Amino acid sequence: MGRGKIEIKRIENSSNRQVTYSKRRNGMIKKAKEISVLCDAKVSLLMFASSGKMHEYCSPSTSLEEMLESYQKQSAGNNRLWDAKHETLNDEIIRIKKENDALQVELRHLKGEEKASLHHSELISIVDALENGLASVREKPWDYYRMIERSTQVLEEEGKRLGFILQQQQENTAVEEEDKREMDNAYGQEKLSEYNSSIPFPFVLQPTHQPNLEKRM
Amino acid sequence: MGRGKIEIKRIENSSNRQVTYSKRRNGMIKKAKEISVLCDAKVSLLMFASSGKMHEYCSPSTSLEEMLESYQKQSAGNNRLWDAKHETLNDEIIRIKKENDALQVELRHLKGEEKASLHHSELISIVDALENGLASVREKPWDYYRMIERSTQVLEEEGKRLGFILQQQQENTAVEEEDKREMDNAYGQEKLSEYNSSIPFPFVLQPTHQPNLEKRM
DNA sequence: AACTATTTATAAGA
DNA sequence: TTCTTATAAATAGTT
Repeated sequence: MGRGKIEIKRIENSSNRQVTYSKRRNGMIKKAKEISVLCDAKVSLLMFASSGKMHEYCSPSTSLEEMLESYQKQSAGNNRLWDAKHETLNDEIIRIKKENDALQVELRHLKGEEKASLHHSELISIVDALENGLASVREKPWDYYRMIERSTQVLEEEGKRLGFILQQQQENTAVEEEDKREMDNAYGQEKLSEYNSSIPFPFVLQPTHQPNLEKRM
Repeated sequence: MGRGKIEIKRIENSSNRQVTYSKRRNGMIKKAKEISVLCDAKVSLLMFASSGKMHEYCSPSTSLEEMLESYQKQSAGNNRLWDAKHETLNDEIIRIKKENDALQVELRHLKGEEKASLHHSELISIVDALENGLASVREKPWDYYRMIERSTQVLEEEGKRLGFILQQQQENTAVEEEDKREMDNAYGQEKLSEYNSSIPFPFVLQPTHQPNLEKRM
């Protein structure tokens, strides 16, 4: 109905589309008002333009809420619009909370907390993850040397510590049993010595020097 | 539009009213379909005849539920379509989702993904976190030797890689500029050599042997 | 449910 | 946007 006939398909020209939307929207709202009056009907009309802008009409004799109540009564019984929505939201919350908990646990494990609750196989996985993380972070070239520097320090300290532990263990073999209360202390020397007493020191680490690279980073 | 003009007021003759309702209802649903297609709009149309009989139309690209959600978002606040509990649940979901996103980001960083988005200072924090994690995990005595063994392997590989890179770099100093495309590859050799060309190999790692400790673990 | 004279909506242009 | 107007579309009253 206009100067020319149009096909019912999306109007590609954006401003034409908007003009048409505006005209036809007004037309529909007018029709809704008319049918409400003429036929004593209740009409709710909700429209969203592609821009997202909303327009609505509702017969004066009712309200959207009231119509939605009637709607869910008439919509094939089992379709409980509100209860269903409630349930959906509840399920979503439960799902997200579980996901959240899992993430928190994983984070705590990676950060080295909560070791007591871990099984041996889980520990191995975490060690893998941490090593992968370190390796991956090392790929940033400007941290490469820094990483090696720090790893060297860490390993060196471990070497010293292990040497110390082995020495201590050889001196104190006789009193091992008395120290069981301290088995889970920071370095775990006692537990270590319980089953590793015959293992030789496994490597020699010889850093030649630690160049100060800060000015290059 | 018809044989005669009509006033817009309730049609008193019941069967005329019903006929008009039926005709105009079909007209409105047709218009709703047309505007949906022509203007890429979303339309929901709910109608009740005075008899109570319901008819509805909803654009195929959406659903009544979805439109109602949009409705309550756009209806300037005071329009409480949803009850308080409903809104509370929705807020809860939004809150938990944000928390969740933050956790995921932190995890990805610790696992070494998404390095490109990190600043240098953030990287240092992550390196610290990872090292703390490793140190902490090492406190489990029964993984102590295994950790040292693996750390040794990792460091040894890095030493080899660095030696190789330095060798390559010395051989290929002249063609560095041609390789910029590969700057971000897995080991970052090219980028490394761009600014580290004069740094000496910082340490020598000499594992004496790698005892097989599996049977003891 | 059809038909059709008329009114109404609206496409295109200003 | 709004107005104009030729034309398409909807529909009131009729069959």
